[in-house]
Amino acid sequence: MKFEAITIKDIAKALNLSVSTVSKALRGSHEISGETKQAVLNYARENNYKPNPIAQSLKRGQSKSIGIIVCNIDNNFFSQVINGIESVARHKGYNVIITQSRESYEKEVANSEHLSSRSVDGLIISLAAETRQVDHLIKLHRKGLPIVLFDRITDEIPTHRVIANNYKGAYEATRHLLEQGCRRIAHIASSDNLSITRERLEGYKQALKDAGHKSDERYIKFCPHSGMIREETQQALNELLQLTERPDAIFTASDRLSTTTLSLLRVMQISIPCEIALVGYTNSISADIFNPSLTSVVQPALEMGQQATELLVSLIEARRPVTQFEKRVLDTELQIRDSSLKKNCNP
Amino acid sequence: MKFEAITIKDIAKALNLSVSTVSKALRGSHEISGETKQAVLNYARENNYKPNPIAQSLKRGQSKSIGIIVCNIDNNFFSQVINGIESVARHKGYNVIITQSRESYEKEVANSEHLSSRSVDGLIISLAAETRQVDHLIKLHRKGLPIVLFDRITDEIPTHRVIANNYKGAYEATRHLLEQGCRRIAHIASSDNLSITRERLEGYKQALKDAGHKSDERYIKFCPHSGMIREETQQALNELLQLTERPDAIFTASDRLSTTTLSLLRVMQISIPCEIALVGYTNSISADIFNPSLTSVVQPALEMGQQATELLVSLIEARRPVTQFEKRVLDTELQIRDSSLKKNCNP
DNA sequence: TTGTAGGCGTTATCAC
DNA sequence: GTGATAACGCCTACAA
Repeated sequence: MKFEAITIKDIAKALNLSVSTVSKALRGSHEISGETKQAVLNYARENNYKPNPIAQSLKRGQSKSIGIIVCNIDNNFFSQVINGIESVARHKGYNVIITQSRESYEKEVANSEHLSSRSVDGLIISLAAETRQVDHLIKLHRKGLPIVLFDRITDEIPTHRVIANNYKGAYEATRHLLEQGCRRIAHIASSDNLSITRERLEGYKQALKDAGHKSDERYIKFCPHSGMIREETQQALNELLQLTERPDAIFTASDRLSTTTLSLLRVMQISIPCEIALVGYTNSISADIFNPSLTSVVQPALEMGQQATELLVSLIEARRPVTQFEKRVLDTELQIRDSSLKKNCNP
Repeated sequence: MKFEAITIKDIAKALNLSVSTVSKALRGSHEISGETKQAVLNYARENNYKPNPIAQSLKRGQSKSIGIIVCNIDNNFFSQVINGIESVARHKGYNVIITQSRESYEKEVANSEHLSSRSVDGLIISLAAETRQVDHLIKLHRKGLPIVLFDRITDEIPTHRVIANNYKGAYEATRHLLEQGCRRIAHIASSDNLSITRERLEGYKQALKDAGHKSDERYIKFCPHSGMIREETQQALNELLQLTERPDAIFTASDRLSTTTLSLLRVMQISIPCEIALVGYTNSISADIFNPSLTSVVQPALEMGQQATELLVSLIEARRPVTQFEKRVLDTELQIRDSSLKKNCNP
């Protein structure tokens, strides 16, 4: 099956003109007479002429498309980011190609290589949980592929970055738990090599410190696959519950981690918030109907996507090499719900 | 900024060969001597040569990419379908371009036109809630663009279709509610022009009929935007609750509709399942932690995506026009949870 | 004002 | 066994 479309050549033949005349007329050049222009334009409209984007790409050396690599679109945070990316990209005339690393380093490498090699003008990426070094991206970046990092970033690539204020988000979440009277606040985090993990961990520790507590490593657990593997979270939870001094609160540091932890606690029949209070990072649109409704650190996902795309397009369309790079840090919002409110619990 | 890559021409120059020789060597042609082949291959590997996919596309008249149009990726059903599409597409050497109609007819038309015009070899689409006629797709299809429909389909386009067994899914959901002792079962459905709406409605009605009840139009409400607009669902719910004989159960027919209804009922402090039992269509991975956990009709989203893609690729790569079209109907699964179990309620 | 020619990177055909 | 040439569709100096 072949999809047949009308070309400039067809128009030229039909109107007894040369292709270049038609091409110019189509682009509204002043060198072409009004008559000819009209004739061409009319014919083009009637026959629904659309320039072949592939030919244009080849000619111009760019594809008018941008690539995205996220760990998983089956996750409200990332799908909302993608919404933001898409809206700006489309508005600026770019197509969007979405790929998923599913937290695998190997897939991330494969995807980035596939997306580059000229088929994409730029890349927006949030690193996979497994990724510990970014040579694959550095290589592409050195060759001239514009890249913007968001969410899970690295400072090894000199380029624009867009993140939420992870430190502050975690700080506020932890402080909120402290204010609720929790004293043994555990933290279940993503893979320890991710920037978000480090930043959120720091916010958590600082909040404890500022309240006169010191953090205890036994209360901090890492999940190398960010909650994608339920058993990992299960084990982290088991270890926490076996401590002689059981935690009275848990702060989970990513979307999937939060929902999985909630699910596991319920299966174990642990009452939330009375036995253990819970605050999670999540952009789930259903956090209000969870049981209990989940106190959440919500990231401005849509805006993150929009800003990342604006920055990327500015890189792509820059006339001269860009040397000044921005790191945009957007505020999160703490939405307080039942999972952390101790007021209804008997002491 | 320009992304510089090595081309066949560069290799030819470096090795003092002609481009055609290099091209053949790269593709392992038998006409080329072992020596030359080795030299070319080595040089290519060392300099990380990658054929320019855009040039190949132009040459071959196809882009090795397929387009997707769904209403919204911020929805577990569709993101799971996309997962399925992606995995098969990638395996078969195709890229995937995802777009969202956000239930808007206009956006659907724009996206389909943009995706066609040669930049995409085929299209996988689930119709927008607003879409009442599919001339835009018929036009593209007539021109030779392979299309596969899934989920929200139409029979106006002679092509492959992949759906869940909507009739049966709705029938089972309704029968389950009847078995729980519910007698006034309301149905909140999507836009009335969608195939899924009609099919699920029929399953619902038939289940009532088979149980000796007749369906009552007052208990059936449509939401033209499939739950994307909360107020629409709110109004449907208000109307149901104002009936002299209030429903004792609700069956919601789509993902967003289900979560929104659950959320609204909770805000209104209506106890589920005792005052009103609830069964929803949803592929949310969090249905088990909803409050109450939600009895759900779950669709085999991943498989739907995979099968749709296999069918699409078969159309794209068909040597001769295809005239026999399949309609694949996959079974759903009813996952029973608290939102519909009356056994714990006092009569 | 319009047309010619060359090139973007690749590949297929045909000649040497 | 290797190379020259043309073509995919579009664009743009440059020529007429």
